[in-house]
Amino acid sequence: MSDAETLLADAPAGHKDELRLWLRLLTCTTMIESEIRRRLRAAFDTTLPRFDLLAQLDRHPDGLTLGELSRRMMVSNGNLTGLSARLEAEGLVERNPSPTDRRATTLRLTSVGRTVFAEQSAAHEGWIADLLGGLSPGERSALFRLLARTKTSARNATETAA
Amino acid sequence: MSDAETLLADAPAGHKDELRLWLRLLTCTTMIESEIRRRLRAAFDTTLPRFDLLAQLDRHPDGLTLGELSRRMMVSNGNLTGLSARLEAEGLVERNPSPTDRRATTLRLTSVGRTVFAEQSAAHEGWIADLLGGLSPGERSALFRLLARTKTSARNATETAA
DNA sequence: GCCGAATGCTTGAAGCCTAAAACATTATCT
DNA sequence: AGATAATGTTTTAGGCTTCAAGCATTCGGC
Repeated sequence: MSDAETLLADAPAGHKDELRLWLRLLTCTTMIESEIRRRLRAAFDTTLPRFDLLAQLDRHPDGLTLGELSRRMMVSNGNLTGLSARLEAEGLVERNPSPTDRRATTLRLTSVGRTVFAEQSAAHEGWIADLLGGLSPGERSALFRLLARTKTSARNATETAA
Repeated sequence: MSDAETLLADAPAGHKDELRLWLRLLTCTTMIESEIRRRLRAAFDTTLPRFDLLAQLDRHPDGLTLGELSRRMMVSNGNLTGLSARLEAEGLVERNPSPTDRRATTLRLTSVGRTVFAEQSAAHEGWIADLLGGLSPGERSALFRLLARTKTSARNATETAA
């Protein structure tokens, strides 16, 4: 029996379950994420990637290099070139050559950037509380634990495959 | 007390919890989604939006209009113009004027599209089973239920706000 | 000290995505 | 029937995203 035949024979039985779970997970995240994007645009005329970058820098007052940001934000390197250029043009972020490595550029919040982010961050936290407010504390902690398990499962699967 | 002051006074206490939950949800979904995108590219040289559009059409053999697709896929209308044009150029999809509404265009799979999607779909199902395979059946069904609750919570929050 | 490998970043091409404006057609209300 | 509103699609401008190619610098081994 060929590999393709094996796949087709085995698949219908056990895998629909996981697929439904994945689709639901994706729908949930997409719904919340779209709403957050919409509110960020409406309230602050900004975007989620901009907000995420500011959030990282806010947590690291000494600055981060583009490479460090790229890894933390799980986006490609080239992506950050444009994103940081836009934020610099808006005056929220400043770019300086790394003192220890002449290849690297460090990014940090300007004082304007810090102020702007503080407002956005407070609103964001409220929005999330609003969107997830329909869950009881017990449900939230159960979900939190199950997602930790999910993360582990996914990480193991991607690593053994690679 | 002003609204802003109320927000700031209440926020630090109760909302960190929901924020951590949201970040974990987002991380999980992003990890799995990136891996699926990577595998779709490696195995079939295609993308997730293309795959999603084919999946919708596969479920509706009589075809769907761009507007229906837009709603089901939760993406903007204008987005589908380009996406469907690319899939048509690749010969996977055919566009026909709606017989009942001269404004509308219906999309359906070509026979090539149906064959291509069947392969991709089988592989996709296996990948998801792989990525979520670390969860027990009990964990999966508990997660499934909690995500339903999450979806309801988010939907209520977006509707009452709008 | 020198050379090749690894690392940090930028650029370019292509695709995905949105919001808003424009256009065509259909539905509704008198 | 005629005006108005609603719906279906496309276009436009701008931003986000990736991959791959290229350049600059640093690191490791010799």
